[in-house]
Amino acid sequence: MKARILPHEFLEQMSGALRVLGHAYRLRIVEHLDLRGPAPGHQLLAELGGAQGALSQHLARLRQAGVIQAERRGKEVWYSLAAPAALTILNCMRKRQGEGK
Amino acid sequence: MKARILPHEFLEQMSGALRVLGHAYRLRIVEHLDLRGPAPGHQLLAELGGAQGALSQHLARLRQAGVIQAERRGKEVWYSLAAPAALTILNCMRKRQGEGK
DNA sequence: TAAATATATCATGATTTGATGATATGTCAA
DNA sequence: TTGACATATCATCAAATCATGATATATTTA
Repeated sequence: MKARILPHEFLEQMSGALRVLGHAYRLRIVEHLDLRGPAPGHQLLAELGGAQGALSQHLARLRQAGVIQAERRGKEVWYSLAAPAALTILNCMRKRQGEGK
Repeated sequence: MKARILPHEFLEQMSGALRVLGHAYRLRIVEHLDLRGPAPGHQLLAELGGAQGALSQHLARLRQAGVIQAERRGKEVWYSLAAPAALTILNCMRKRQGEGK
């Protein structure tokens, strides 16, 4: 595959997505959804800790960036991964971590 | 490969690196160094445009994050990619772009 | 040494981000 | 309808980021 220069608009989108992932707590959310599958907000809160309002805002940013999906079920809202690209990045990190880099 | 929960300190490092890549101009720098190989600052400036001071500061951030290397040769400073992880992310984006996602 | 080129740094202000605590909204069950 | 639970939003403030223009440093050449 020959790499061509990425279009400006696309680069803007992607840099936005990377910036959203550039936060330890949000990365932790993505990791959790990947390892344990979809989960409601209160479960994420119980496992990851922190303030409820903060979690909600982080989830909102991930949703706006298209990294996760949200679906209300009764009084819960279930979150799940929506962007394969985010997973690719996460797995890239896992590999580096495994190599001790 | 079984994915284990990433250590906190590592997650902090990685989120920092992602945040550094989360800027269109800096992504453009990384892309340029990948496509055309190492280059001195003034060449990057000529091709990418913008203010010289801004370029210098973006290069500094990329260097601090370990994404690029710098080496002085005479009055020039040559920059080159230093982080395979950054390339993996870039290639991941190229693939998505190619798929029109 | 002086000028020219290449790069780095600094000061400033505007904008964004992040954390916190409080409050509002939505949903279900008693 | 009231209360409990789950989630979202708001207000505020501190800190980080970003763009800009000016200035400083380093290196080579005249």
